[in-house]
Amino acid sequence: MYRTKTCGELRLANISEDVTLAGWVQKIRKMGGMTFIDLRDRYGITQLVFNEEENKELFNKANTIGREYVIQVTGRVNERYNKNNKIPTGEIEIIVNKLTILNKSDIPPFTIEENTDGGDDIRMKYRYLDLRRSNVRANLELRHKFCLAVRHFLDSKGFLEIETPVLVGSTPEGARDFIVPSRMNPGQFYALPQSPQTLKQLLMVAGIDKYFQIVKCFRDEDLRADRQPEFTQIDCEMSFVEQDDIINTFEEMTKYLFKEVRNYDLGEKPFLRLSWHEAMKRFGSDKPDMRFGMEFVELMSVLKNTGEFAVFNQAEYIGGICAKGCAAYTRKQIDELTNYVKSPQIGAAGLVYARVQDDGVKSSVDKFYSPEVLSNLAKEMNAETGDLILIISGSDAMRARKQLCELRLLMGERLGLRDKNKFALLWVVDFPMFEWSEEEQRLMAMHHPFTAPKPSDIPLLDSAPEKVLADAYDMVCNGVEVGGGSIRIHDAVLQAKIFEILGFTPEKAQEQFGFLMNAFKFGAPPHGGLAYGLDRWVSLFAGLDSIRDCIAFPKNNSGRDVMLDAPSEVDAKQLDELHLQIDHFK
RNA sequence: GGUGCGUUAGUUCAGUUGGUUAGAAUACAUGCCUGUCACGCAUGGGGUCACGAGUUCGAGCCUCGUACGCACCGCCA
Repeated sequence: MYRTKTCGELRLANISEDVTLAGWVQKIRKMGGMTFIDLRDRYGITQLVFNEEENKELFNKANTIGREYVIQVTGRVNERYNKNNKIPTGEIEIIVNKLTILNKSDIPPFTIEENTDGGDDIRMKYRYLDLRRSNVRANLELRHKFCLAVRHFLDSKGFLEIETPVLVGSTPEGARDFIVPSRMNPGQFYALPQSPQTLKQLLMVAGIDKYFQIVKCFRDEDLRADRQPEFTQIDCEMSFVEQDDIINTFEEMTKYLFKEVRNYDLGEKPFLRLSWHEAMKRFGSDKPDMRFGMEFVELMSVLKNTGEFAVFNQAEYIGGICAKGCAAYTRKQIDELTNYVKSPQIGAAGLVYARVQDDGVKSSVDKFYSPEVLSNLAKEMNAETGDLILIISGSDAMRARKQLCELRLLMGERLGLRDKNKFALLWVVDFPMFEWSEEEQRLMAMHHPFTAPKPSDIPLLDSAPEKVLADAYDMVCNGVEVGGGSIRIHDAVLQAKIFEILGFTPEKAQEQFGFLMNAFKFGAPPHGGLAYGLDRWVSLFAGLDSIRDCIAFPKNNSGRDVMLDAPSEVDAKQLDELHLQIDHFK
C-alpha cells in the first residue's frame, strides 16, 4: 500500500498514529541538524521532520532529494513544537522513520505555488505542473461540483442525459465548422458539432420530452479570453413548453447552482426581464452588466439644435451617462477616457464631458450652449453636484450606443462597481428574428434558423421580416452571456419559410436540413430549450478573467495546444489514406 | 483580415539621452545553521537582450520586416 493517509487530513486527534504518506516535495528547509520537508498531494500539505541526531542515515537521504520529487514516507504523527495556523495540518508533523524515493524530478521551470512566478505561456506548456497548484486545481474541483449539481438538479426534474454524436454533417449557417475527412468515404467530410441543436430537436420528435447533455461543442472561429474553439455546453431541450416554462425551469436551476456550488443566495424574486430593444436603449448591449446603474439618458431633445455645436446638431443619437462623484476628474483622466472611446476598437468620434459643480455646469462645449441648456442637461441626467456627465453622439444610433456601452463598463470598472463577488442576473428576451448582413447582403438568423418567431409576428414574415421578434432569450450574468435558447419551430412548412427568408433555395434547404424538416412531418411536438456555457459559468463562480483557467488543457490565442504542440502536420501515409493533398502554396 | 501592447538569466521583471564589463528578485548549486514553515547568512554559476536587415564611430535602446505571446475589433447562428 502506497499510503494510509493523504497529506490533507491529519490533525491533533491523530497524534502518535503510525502513518504512510506519498506525494510531491513542495519545499525543503534545511536548518543544519534538522530538515523540514513539506509534502504535497491533492488534499493538502503535511510537514515531515528529519533529525540528524535521531537517524543520521535517514537524515542524509532526506538531504539528497529535491523539489517535486515523488516520495513515500512512514512515520509517527507528532504534535508540533511550533504550530502553523496558516494550514489545516499546521498543528502536526510526521517524524519520519522510513523514506522511499518513488521518482526524481527535474527542477520545474516555474514555482509550483499558489502565486507562481510563471507567466501564462510557460504554465500552458507545462500545464501538468501548473495543475499541481492548489488554485488551478480548485477551479477544476469547482467545475466538477458544478457538473454534479447540474446533473442532480436536472435528474430530479426528470431530464435524461443522452449523448449525441461528435462526427456529424457540416452545416453552413453560423460559425465555421471543424471538418474531419472520412477515409471510408473518399472526398467526404464529417463536421464536429457547433452544438447538438438539430439532434436534440430530433430527440424531441422521438418523444424524449426532457433532455440534457454536458457536451463539447466546436467552432472554428478566432479565440478570446472567454472563447475557446472547443468548449462545453449544458445543452437542454423540453417538449410541450412555452417560453415561460423554460425560463422558470432554468431560473430555478440557476438559483440552485448558486446556492449549492457558490453558496450565494439569489433570493426568491424572479430575474429581471428586459426586451432586447430596451437593453440596447438603456445599456447599449444585449448583455448588460446589471451590477450597477449608470443607465443611458437620451439627450436629443436637450442638446440637438439647442446650441451651436454642429456635431450634436447633425447627430442621429446623443446619449449620456452620469458618473457619480467624478467631477473632480483631471483633464488627464478625461483625456484618457476620450482616447479610449476614440481608439479603433471603440471607434467614437469624440467624447463630450460636463462637470456638475457648485457654481454650475462646466463642460467641454460651454461656448456652444447657454447655461440654461447645460442646467437642463444636468437635470435630465439626474446629475448632482460632484458628478461627471459623459456624452457620446453619432450618426448611427446603434453604433453610438455600443460605444457608450464600452464607456459605461470602463467607468463601472473605475468606480469599483464590478465586484466579482456580487452577481446580477437577468433575462434578455424578445430578440429580433433576423439581422441584416452587409457582407452577405441578406437576412441572417440572429439566434439560429430553428428559432420560432413570436406567433403574433408570423404575419409580418412576408411584409416586414426585419420587424419580426423571436421567442428567444439569453441569460446574462454580470455582463456575460451565460446561456441562451429559444422556442423552436416544429412545423415543416414554417421551417421551410424561414429558410426561404434566409436565402435558401428549397433544394438547398432540403439538402442541408431535409432530415429535420422530414422529421417534423412525423408528429413533432412543440418544443424549446436552452444551452448554458459551462466554462463561462465556472469562471464567473471562480472570479476568473479568462475561461482558460477552468479548463484543464486549454488552447492559446492562436488555437494551439502548446503542450501537445497541436495542430501538427501528419504523415504522407495518413494523407494518402484520406485521399488528401496539401497545397503548400498559399 | 485588422489594432494595440509585449519578447532581456530557469522564472518574473528593471535597464536613464544610443556610449566601458547588461542588473534586481526569485529559482538553482555549494558552505554554515536543531524548530523552520516566504527560514536566515555567505559564496557561486547562469545571457545568441526573439530572429533578420538597416541607420550609426557605436544599438538591449532608433527604423523596417518576420516569428511568437496577450488583449481587443472583425468573426463567433
